Amino acid sequence: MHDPETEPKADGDAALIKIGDFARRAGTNLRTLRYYEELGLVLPAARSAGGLRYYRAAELDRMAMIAGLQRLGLELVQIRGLLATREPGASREESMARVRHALSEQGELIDQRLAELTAQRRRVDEALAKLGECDACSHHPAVGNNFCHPCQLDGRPLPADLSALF
Amino acid sequence: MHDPETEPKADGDAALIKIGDFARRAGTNLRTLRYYEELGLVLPAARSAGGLRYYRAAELDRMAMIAGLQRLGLELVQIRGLLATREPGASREESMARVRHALSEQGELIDQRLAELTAQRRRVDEALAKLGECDACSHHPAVGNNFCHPCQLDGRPLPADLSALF
DNA sequence: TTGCTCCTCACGTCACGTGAGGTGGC
DNA sequence: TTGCTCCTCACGTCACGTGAGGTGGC
Repeated sequence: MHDPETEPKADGDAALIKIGDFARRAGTNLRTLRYYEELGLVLPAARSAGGLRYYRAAELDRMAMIAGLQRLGLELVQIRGLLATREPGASREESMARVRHALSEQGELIDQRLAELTAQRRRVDEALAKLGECDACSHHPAVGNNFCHPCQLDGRPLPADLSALF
Repeated sequence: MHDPETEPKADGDAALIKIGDFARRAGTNLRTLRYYEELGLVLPAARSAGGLRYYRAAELDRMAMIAGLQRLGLELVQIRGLLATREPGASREESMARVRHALSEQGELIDQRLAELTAQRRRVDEALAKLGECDACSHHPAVGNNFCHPCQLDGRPLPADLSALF
């Protein structure tokens, strides 16, 4: 019935792991974890008498969420706000609502970024297609011919992105 | 025949603009432009006798490309490499090949990021769906019940992302 | 001359990177 | 005891932010 992986230890916590192991499993390093502790973003569950940090393995999910939100452009202090621990006096309903709010906010951020990236991807493809047409031409886009704007071949200009590369 | 917008000035350049105008149109600020100049990433086409920077409007495309590559996680020095000005002795074919290479590299970066974000979006949706099921339950996910892992309602655990929010 | 923009230092910040020098614990 | 991991300062870095104090140009 009991999974040894989640076997509680001492005061009901799941197994605690040291900072090096935690860092490796979170795909980060010691400095980052100490900085997150300084910010109050990810705290070790305990410290040994000698000062060693001991982390809950469950906090690895928190680390993954932080990394995801960071890639979306959020600052660590903002992330700390989104992942705020439950308010002391909050009801179950309030807590659930806060979590739901944080998740839908993250969903919206992802959607925005997806839209940006999709447009960017399309522009790159258009630029590559236009570059293919240039194979049939002998001009070299440069400042001198205003980056082939307009194109001597079909009158249509090079995409703006392309002129940035010359 | 001549478009006044692209009318050459003095030595064949299109109209030059001052740093403030350039910054506003590029969606950035003076400090960033001076820093890019220091790195050799974006150079003013000319300087006035008094020291004022004058930029080519065409460089706005370069600014847009830099911003796009930066959001993809590239450092400014890497971006400088991708956007390297043509080598002095390069043939038309070599230049074109370099541009094509830079663009396809950017395309691959975008595709990678799109895949990451799509997976992230799916996980957020799954978490929200699971949170909906929690409405029929009275438990509060917390350390005490190991973040409802396993869930008392259907045996399936909360998604990992969710436990990070408690 | 006034107002606005621009200039060059130069120090601050965010999220860490990178040693220096010392200690913990199997 | 040895080896590896961990500890706390503390300074460095990247990409700017933010004044201070002064000048350009319509």
